[in-house]
Amino acid sequence: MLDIRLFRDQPDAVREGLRSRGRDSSVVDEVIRLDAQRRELLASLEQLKSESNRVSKEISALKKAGKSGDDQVERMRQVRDEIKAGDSRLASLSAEIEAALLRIPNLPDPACPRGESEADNVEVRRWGEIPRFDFEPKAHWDLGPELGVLDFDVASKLAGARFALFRGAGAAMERALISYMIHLHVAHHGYTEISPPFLATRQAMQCTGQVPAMEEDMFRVANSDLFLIPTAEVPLCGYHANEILDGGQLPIRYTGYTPCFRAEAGAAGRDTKGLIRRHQFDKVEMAVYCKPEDSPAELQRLLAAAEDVLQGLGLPYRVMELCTADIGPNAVRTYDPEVWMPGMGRYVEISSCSDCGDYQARRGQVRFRREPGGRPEFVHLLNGSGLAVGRTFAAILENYQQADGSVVVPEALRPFMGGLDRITPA
RNA sequence: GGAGAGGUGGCUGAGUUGGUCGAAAGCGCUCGACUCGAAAUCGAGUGGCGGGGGUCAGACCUCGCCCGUGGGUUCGAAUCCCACCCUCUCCGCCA
Repeated sequence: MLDIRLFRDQPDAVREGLRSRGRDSSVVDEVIRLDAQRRELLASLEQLKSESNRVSKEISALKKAGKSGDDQVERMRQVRDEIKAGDSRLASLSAEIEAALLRIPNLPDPACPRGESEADNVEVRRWGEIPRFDFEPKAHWDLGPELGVLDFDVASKLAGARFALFRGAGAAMERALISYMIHLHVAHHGYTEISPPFLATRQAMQCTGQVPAMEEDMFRVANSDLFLIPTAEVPLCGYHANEILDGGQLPIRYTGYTPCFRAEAGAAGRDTKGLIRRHQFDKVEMAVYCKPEDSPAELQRLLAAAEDVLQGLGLPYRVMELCTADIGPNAVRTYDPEVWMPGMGRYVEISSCSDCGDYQARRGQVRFRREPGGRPEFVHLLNGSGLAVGRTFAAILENYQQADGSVVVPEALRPFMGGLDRITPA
């Protein structure tokens, strides 16, 4: 969330930030109004509490001296009731402010391209040769079942719509992709591998922003208060919640594989075929904790790690920088690598790398000290997919398909698949 | 799931006949003295959050809150009561 001080000191900057996202900025006035009320109430309450503390000591002294102190006790009864009433008003005011702040998105970085919609995203670069076929390339949702490596029918029998089942060499390749990606991040990019819980508390979900704003898109475990994580960002960024780190530890870079669960509540009818949009998919995620001044460079580093996976697999892609209207609520700046899908005939988002500034760190209270004994500051948090495994799987099928219906296994993946170099129809 | 023990400041750890306890002591850390330098020793300092004042910004001053979390009792709670969470040990169950 945003620092409440921003609303006091630079309300116009907040309004401008919200407008650049195409959001209504009237909440700003609401927050300012509530905050002023809260502070006024707080001041009078603290005065009461101060009196209460003072009189309490008087009573203590009187009792010790063997005197009654009945007048003071009577006065304290009144003060206590006033304090109780004030405290509960304060609590509800604070809750109101908190609720508002939790739903207000981050302010885009000045460097983030200004835009009205997805159409205003900016292409940063392209990499790789788009493969040319002397036959009509198929989409992965045809190729996969024909090869016997994907089965959507069985998946829907087992779990309903929007699930996938990987089979044989398909299952092996999915597993190999996870290993390959993690290996790359750990061995070449300085990440520490984490294998976290796949369920998370409301608190943890709130830290990274999935709750409350996107709660209807989350799966909830019926007999507990836990959520199925929609991304490993939740555990990786929640890892250091409520901690004060030593500046010397930074940057901290984590990577981890988890399945991701999303209700896709607002996506009815979209991407219904194939592996593009499922209720459950695998993803290797990266998260970085760093000092505020380092986050722009760390974002480039994060993006480079994601691109390295695509390059290692020989998949052609382009990098888009999202405009103010399209970046996620947490982000100040975002790059989306998009992979070319020959069968689908378009680029498809396969990663999203964001600098979230101190927005999530404030929600989760993740801080650090530059010097021992120094003032705690909020870290900057970044996260990015490296990569979405299901979509990578789809991209391999589509890019590496052959005229005979087989699919060549990218060389980099073969060591992770027992040397298998080609998937042929069973 | 059952039984028991416990959750105090960066760490260890005192503190339950409720009252100058935000909290002893030790360690760690910072600064200073001693030293050529270091160790040892000695001295001083050393939590977080929020409000107000102050400042260009700090420093600083002041008030309040925080002893797992949330309630309750009381003039007053780290200390008493209730609920919940977490950790440890044993038993049960189980991949």
